[in-house]
Amino acid sequence: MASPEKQILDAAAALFSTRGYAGTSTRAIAEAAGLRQPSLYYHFASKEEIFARLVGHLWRPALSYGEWLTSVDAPPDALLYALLSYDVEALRSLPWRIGTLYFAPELRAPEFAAVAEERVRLRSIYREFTGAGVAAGAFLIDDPGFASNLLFGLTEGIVHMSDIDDGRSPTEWGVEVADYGMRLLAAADPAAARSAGSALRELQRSSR
Amino acid sequence: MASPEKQILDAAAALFSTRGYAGTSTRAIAEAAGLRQPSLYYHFASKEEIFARLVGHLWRPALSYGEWLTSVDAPPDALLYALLSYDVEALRSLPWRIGTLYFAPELRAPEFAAVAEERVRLRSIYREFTGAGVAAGAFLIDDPGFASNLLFGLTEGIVHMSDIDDGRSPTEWGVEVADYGMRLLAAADPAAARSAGSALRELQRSSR
DNA sequence: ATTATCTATAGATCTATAGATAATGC
DNA sequence: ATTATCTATAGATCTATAGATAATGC
Repeated sequence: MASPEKQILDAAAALFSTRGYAGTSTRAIAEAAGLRQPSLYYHFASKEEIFARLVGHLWRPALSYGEWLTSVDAPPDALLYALLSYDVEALRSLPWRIGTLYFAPELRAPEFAAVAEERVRLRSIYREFTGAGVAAGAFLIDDPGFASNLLFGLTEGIVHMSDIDDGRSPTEWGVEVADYGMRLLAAADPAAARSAGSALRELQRSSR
Repeated sequence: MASPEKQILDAAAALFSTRGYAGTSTRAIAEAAGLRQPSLYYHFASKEEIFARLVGHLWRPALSYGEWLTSVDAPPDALLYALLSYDVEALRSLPWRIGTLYFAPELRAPEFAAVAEERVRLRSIYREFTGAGVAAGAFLIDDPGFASNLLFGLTEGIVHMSDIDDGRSPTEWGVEVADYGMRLLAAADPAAARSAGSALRELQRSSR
């Protein structure tokens, strides 16, 4: 039997991601968690705190990984491949349809400025790797800013495909989307990006 | 001076797309439109009717264009190029950040099944053109289903870039994104897709 | 008479707090 | 004594309706 906190967060994740934050009442959360509405407040100070627990670190894993990559000495196409595949794998691994909360209007409120800031930092790492790849001749496009926005949008769009279950594992989704990402950027040597990028993923896995 | 209906819809579009449907009160809409809350009900039967007016035909223009394209005799890469560029141009032309309502949880409610259905039909046209292109050797990828989902996600993701104003016009966005789409699909002859696709756009423009 | 607004308010929520109650652990 | 729940409810919304009022057009 899961702890009440866990059951509440689980119920809230399911409800927030299908009905939205404002469209979900604390009563609905409580009942889905098997409690009466006021009992929530023994575990959480407010409805917003429940939301914050769910979305407060949405971008954290990908951002941490991206920041680690910036310190790694490897070709930019490999770095971008690793980041893309990690990010997509993480998105496909989220419970419920929690990823759709990435786009909840409440996330743009000042209270969640720190979360939005992490998203911006992650996007800037996409931008950095794309720019470095273009400079190094690894990506044969001419507008790294525009292209990295598209790539970032492609990645975030994955959360809207949580209804698609084609049998691929999250890891396979990561590799597949990263391959398409290399095409989008007109990678000069996609096979090299893939093998070096996958090696980077393994490197970090074993160094933990 | 705009009509009250127009002012209400304008205010609602701005509010719904920044705060969400459930997060926007009829009072807030009315005050932004320069009326008292109950006066809304002289013009609209309910809050939901206001929402329906805004989102009821979100996918209609792109779907109509896509359906027209299916009857046109042209290479599949050109058809897909035309659809992509049209769709992106339309998204970049939406007022406010109204495109973010594409992802409003309320749109998944049974009342809006018809709207969701139009989205599914549009996605299936993307799928059809992608599959035909692969069969014809115009796209050098091997999983048209997966690729067309990514492509569709890329297009819809454009609505989350409405804060980006790089000086490009909606038409330029359309062309640019369609070019990247051809890369994503590993188009065998992107220049041909572009010129034939752009010609298709012109064809329809003049035939109206 | 019709049109378009207004004030007042009904009735249904919603979040959060107060304080009672039962079970557990010293 | 502490922990974790409950019932009851305060107080603030929210949507929608009732019915008054002023302006416009026959």
